[in-house]
This record gives sequence, structure tokens and C-alpha cells, in this order.
Amino acid sequence: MARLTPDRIVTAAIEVIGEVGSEQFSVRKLGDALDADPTAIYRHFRSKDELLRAMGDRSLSGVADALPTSSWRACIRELSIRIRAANLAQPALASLVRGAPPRHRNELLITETMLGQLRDAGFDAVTAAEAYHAVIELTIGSATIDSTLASMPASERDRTYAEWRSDYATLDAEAFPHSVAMAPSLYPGTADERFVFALDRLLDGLAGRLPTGP
Amino acid sequence: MARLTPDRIVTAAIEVIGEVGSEQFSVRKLGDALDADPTAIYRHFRSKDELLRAMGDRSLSGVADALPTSSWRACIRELSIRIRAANLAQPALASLVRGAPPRHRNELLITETMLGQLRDAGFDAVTAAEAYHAVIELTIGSATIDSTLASMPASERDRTYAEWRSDYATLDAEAFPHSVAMAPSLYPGTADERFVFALDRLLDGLAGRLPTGP
DNA sequence: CGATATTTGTCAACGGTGTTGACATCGTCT
DNA sequence: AGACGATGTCAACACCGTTGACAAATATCG
Repeated sequence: MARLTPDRIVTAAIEVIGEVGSEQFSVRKLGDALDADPTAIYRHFRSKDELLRAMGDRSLSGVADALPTSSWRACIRELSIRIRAANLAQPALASLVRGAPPRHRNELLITETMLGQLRDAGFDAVTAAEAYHAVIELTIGSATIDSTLASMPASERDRTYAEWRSDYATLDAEAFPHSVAMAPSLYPGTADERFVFALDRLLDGLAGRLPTGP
Repeated sequence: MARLTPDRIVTAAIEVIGEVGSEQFSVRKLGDALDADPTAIYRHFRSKDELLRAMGDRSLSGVADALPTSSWRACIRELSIRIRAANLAQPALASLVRGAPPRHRNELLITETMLGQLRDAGFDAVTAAEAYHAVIELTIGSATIDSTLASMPASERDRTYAEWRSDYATLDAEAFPHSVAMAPSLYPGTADERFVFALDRLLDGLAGRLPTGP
């Protein structure tokens, strides 16, 4: 077998995690898939966390390419949607990003792009930083929440939503009048559409803080 | 020692997880804290997951009590801040939301309150549902992301933020000009303050969708 | 080329995890 | 008192991430 490289390891790791799920992903299984001793991985990554992070960055490649240039809103909007898609495509990776800052190339590229757009739009440094954090938290956070359902087949997902709606519909109407009344309206559209609604409202609110006005 | 009960176990578990952090929380440590054999816990909970869910339910108690009545924004704002606090105190809540567990009383109370406030504010059913999902995604999602750092002591957390800032500051200024320039402004204030900024901007955007105008 | 130094792979092992099954003990009810 | 189910205890299983010692391969240099 060819020698181990970080690239080969990450490729194999993404394949393994796609097969067994993030919960069951382990260094030992990765070693098996690579036909190598599991501990050989530690010659290329200091820890499993570092490996997971590299896997996350891999799935973000190309996310910041060819973005809309028409406006800062359009650019950040598209960028956020792509980040979300990348996280959902590799559901396991979404929860791995967690609280650590971007250190890898694609992550840094995303940060740079978003900060640049915000500054060019007219935000001062402090507000731009706040806005950046706000968009990232909504994007990554919502992807993390949605990742479980996103990995289900569409039919099962729809069934789950329907089940949840009927849960609300059958609540005690005295204690939970609004929940019962609004049960049919809950979980409207797709999770992607709900995210875009939230993102657009957040961008509305951010636009309102522009010195030049919205 | 008195006999074990689910209540006693959950109380002790929340104490233990507060001391050692969610990452290091284990059934064995819980057994030590209870001065009982670790496996005795399995007489009261089928699995660690079930215990974590019970802990999550406990930490949500009282979240919807005595909320501000001055305005829908003030009410939802406070409610979201409290949900976040509960989530940060008990990160297991995140996995509660992600899966499809039976909906518990406290969770239902939160939904009912938020939906009621939005309807009373003048949102139609569809927009209220969208707004509800938007607020919840930001609140839970951001709490999930921040939970790792929130469990660190303040001094260590500040040191971590400083470290991250200096990471940005030492990037290649040619490739990442905005990141380098804005390094001192990144991670401003506390994670709680950054969340509240995002929440307020989202509420700004939602207010703009009120039929009666903002 | 040969010798040396560095990197990389292998192996065994450590301390930790959640969980299970067998066995002993306790409380309760007939 | 005896029976019985619920509860606590103990040892053990099958994993996990990670480390240190040692061997093989590779790169570096005289």
C-alpha cells in the first residue's frame, strides 16, 4: 500500500464517517479502511480532533469561489447557504466545528470574504465583527441542528415533520391554544427554506445598522 | 446513604457535569458523587442518553416563568436568553432537539409562549411559524456552538480568545488583509453579548415583517 | 557509494468509556 | 415467615483515544 499522507487519510476518513456515522467513527476503523495500523494516523495528525477539523475543511473546498458580486447581501447570503450545504452534505462534520476558530485554508477564506464584504458595505470594524459572528452562528448552528433530519430520506423526513405537527395538534387546547391552532403551520416548507428566511431577517437587521442606512 | 431515585441521580448528575464539564462527564464519576456503584444508575435509566435527556428536561424548568409583558420583543428576547443559558448549562439539550424525542412539558411551554407572543404581536400564522423557527434555530444553534467554551473558566476562556485573535493577526496580510486588520475586533465582548447582538438583529428583521410595520 | 539522521509504520499497553450479566441484599406484600 | 421483585454490588466485555518503545523505510550528507 502507498504511504500515508494527510490527504489520503482525510479522504478515507470522510468515506468511513459517511458509512458508519459520526457517532461510530473511530481511529481504529479508519486504520482498518486504510489497511494500516490505527496509530500511524498520529504521525500525521496530533489528535483525532485535528483530523476531524481537517475533514471539515476539506468539505468546505470551493465554497468561497465565484460568489455574487452584485451586493454584500447577495454575496454573504450565497456564502452562508453554501456553508450550510457543505455542513449538511457531511452531517457528521457540522457538529465538529463547534467553538474553535477557523485555522484551515478554506475556513480562513470564508472568514476573509465575509469580513471584506461587510467592511466594503460600510460597517465599522466592531460592527462588522459582530455581524460576522452573528451570521456564522446562525449558519453553523442551524446546520448543526438540521443535520440529523437532513441525513434522513425525504419520505421519512416528511413523515417525521407530520408526526411532530400532529403531536402539537393533539395537545390540550386549554393549556396550549396557540400550539394547537398553529400546528398545521409549523415546520413550513423545507429546513433549507426556513434557514433562508431566518438568514434574510438577520441580514435585514444587520442592514439596519449600516451608518449609511439600510 | 439514602436510596437512589431518578430525581437524586439527575440532581447529582447536573452537579457533576457542572464540575467536570460535559466532555468529562461519565457514569463512573456520577457513581462516585452518589457514593454508589456506577452501574446502579442503570436500575433507574436505561442508558446514559436517557439520563442526559432527563437532565435536559430538568434544566429547562422555570424558563418560561415570569417573563416580561411589556412587549413581544422583550418577552421573546428574555425567553431566548434563558433558553440559551439553560442550553449552555446543559449541552445535552442540543441532542434533545436534534433527535425526535417525545416532547416534554417545559419544551411545549416555551413553544406555546413564543407562538402566542408572535400571534399577539400581529404576525399571521405562517409568518409566526417562520419567525418561531428562526429564533429557535439561532438560539439553540448558537448555544450548541458556544457550549464548549462556555464550560471553561473565565480566565482560560479569555486567554483562548486572545490566542485566536493573535492567530488572525499573524496571517499572511496579502492573502487575508481584512482578517489581519480586524483581528483585534474579532470575538468582541462575551459570547453571550455576541448572541444578544445577533438575536436583536434577527428581531429587528422580524419586526420589519409585521403587517402593521416595525 | 556508505553512513547517518529523520520520518514513518508497527506493536503492546495504559487508562478511560458505556454497558451487561450474575449474584447478593433490601423492602414489601401475602 | 416466606416469597418475590426491586435495587445495589462486583467483575468483566468490548470498545475508545493516545503514548512509548522499537523496527523499517526514507531522506540527507560526507
